[in-house]
Amino acid sequence: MSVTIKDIAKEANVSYSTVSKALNNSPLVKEVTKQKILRVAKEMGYEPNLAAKQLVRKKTDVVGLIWPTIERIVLATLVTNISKAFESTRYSMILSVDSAETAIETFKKFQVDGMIVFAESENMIPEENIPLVAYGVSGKSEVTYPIIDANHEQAMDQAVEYLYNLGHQNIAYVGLMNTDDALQNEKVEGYKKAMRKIGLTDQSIATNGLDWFDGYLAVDNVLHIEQRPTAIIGGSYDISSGILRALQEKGISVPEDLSLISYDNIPQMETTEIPMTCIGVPVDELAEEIVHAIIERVESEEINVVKKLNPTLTERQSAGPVSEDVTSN
Amino acid sequence: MSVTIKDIAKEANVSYSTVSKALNNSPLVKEVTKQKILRVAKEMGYEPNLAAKQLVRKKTDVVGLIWPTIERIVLATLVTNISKAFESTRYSMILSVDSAETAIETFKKFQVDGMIVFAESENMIPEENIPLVAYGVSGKSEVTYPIIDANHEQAMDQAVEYLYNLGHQNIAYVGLMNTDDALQNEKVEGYKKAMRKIGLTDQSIATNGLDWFDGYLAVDNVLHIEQRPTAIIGGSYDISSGILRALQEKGISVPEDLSLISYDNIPQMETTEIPMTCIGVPVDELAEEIVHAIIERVESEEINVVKKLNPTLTERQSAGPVSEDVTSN
DNA sequence: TTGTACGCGTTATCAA
DNA sequence: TTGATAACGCGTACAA
Repeated sequence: MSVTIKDIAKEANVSYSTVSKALNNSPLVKEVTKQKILRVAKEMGYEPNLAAKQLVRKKTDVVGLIWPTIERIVLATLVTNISKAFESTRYSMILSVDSAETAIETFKKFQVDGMIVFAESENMIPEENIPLVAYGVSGKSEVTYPIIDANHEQAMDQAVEYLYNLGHQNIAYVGLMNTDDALQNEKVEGYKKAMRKIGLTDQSIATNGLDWFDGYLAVDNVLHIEQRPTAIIGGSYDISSGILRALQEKGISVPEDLSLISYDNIPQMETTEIPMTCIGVPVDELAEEIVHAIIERVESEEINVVKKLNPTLTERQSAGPVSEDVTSN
Repeated sequence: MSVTIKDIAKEANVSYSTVSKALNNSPLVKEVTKQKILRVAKEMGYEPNLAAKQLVRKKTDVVGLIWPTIERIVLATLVTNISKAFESTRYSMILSVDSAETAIETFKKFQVDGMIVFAESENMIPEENIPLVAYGVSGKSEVTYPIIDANHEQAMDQAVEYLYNLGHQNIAYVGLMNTDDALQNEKVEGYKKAMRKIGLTDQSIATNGLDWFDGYLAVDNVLHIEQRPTAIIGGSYDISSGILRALQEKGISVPEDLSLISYDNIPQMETTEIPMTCIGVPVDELAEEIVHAIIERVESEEINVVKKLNPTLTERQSAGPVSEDVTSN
């Protein structure tokens, strides 16, 4: 059987309520005794019993994360980062890969203090009175829970401007569009708006999906645009990877012949065939914000409805100044 | 505040200990009262308090799954399936995407009854006395916990034989080899052994990694083997996807010009460019076995050390009879 | 500053 | 067949 505060009390010659106070760093116990108790506790290998604590505290210090679609790598990275971000807090995170419905079932059993959901699982049960924070859906106007979102428009603006300052005039965007995926739509719209603002013409190319292969296939279309682009903005990590691959195969040098900026800002951008310059809110930052938001929400009933995060452009090797002789092609 | 058994007791005019019995389907309570209590409980929206239960039962009915490497799609699918498999049991699963070390930390806090680990995280702390089941490492001989593994050798045997019966004599294997990844090595060895048995010559091609791109690149090497293969066995889903892509680009028809069988048996094989014939233990089956094993382990201290699962060959469209005129190339 | 005693929601043991 | 009641490990008023 594992050691309890009573065992510690006996060992330290104090009552167990004193032990409890000491363990919780209460000011109601003399420093000397506190130290002594802490030492004894460590010696005996004491581990607090969560269940007992929870029973009296009515709080678990646990938040649940629903992650029903395991596929996309960017989300995987985000989840890992969120998990890591929780480590420096008093909270633990449990992860569910089930449907929102059964996930919530589980979370209720564990009596989580709050939960994080991704945009995709909007078929969540909002009637639940569990504090909630969502990532990636700023579309709806009438929401009752905080939403963390990246400022996609600003991201596109930065990317376009960055390329423009490098001398690029023909900038294509490759990504999924015209679906009911609000996030993807925001990206294209942001791109179009940014182009319009500077006075450049829209050169967006739609993909069929979000996989690398979709990016791979789109390159042919890009190269057949009348005013051949000297730069491409890829709509996601996977898509950009596919684009990069296709360019390599066609013998088009990046960034000499053609520049590429990828959406999403994750460490993996560093390790593609050619390290990719990218735009987006850095995942670690994103994770911090999400974790912060749910804790805030749990601890103080406040609802700061929508928070738009500012993206960062991370310079690497896939984007450079436009080359003079590229039009000869 | 949520409703407790005491609330139910009051409402149903019985003592709360009777309610407890009824809720646990004890035979010590008359059927009529049981039904009544169950009805009242449902009406009041009763949800049992796990913490309280756990406090007295010394058991959580929760098992933890350590999943430190989120990337590989096959594992993602397996995790999802394991999660699903738990739904039909009395157990819940919690998932950790942290390092084995911090994952175990968390699991201890939650006081899980057992845990599942994947081969990769062999830096786990075996000194813990938490029941453990591992997936995918049958290499080591002296283990103290159950191991679930696929019979890789038999899988390769089946694949080779299947192709051989289709008339193929030159069968290449494309996969990672000569690393310290025991699982990958077992696959190649299985292939070689199977080829030797039938009297065919080894045509294995090593990749640099396990990504689709590694498979993609390997195809060139395959096509330059002296006795040009009429069939390829891809070492994993990702690798095979890359192979398939490369073949398409080169205008090589599958399966008319060249047959392809992929290792791993997951539903996604159905939705590749050309539905892939594959070999391996079906994930759902694998998941069931793993879940069964850990529960067994938790409930009856027994340790049935290693369990090798038999693979299944699932026929789809990527493999067919050898064509006569292929040697003309 | 420390100790006593009660309660959190359940299960389990014993009496009734 | 049912009902009291004692744990389970901990936090916390309240008393000392």
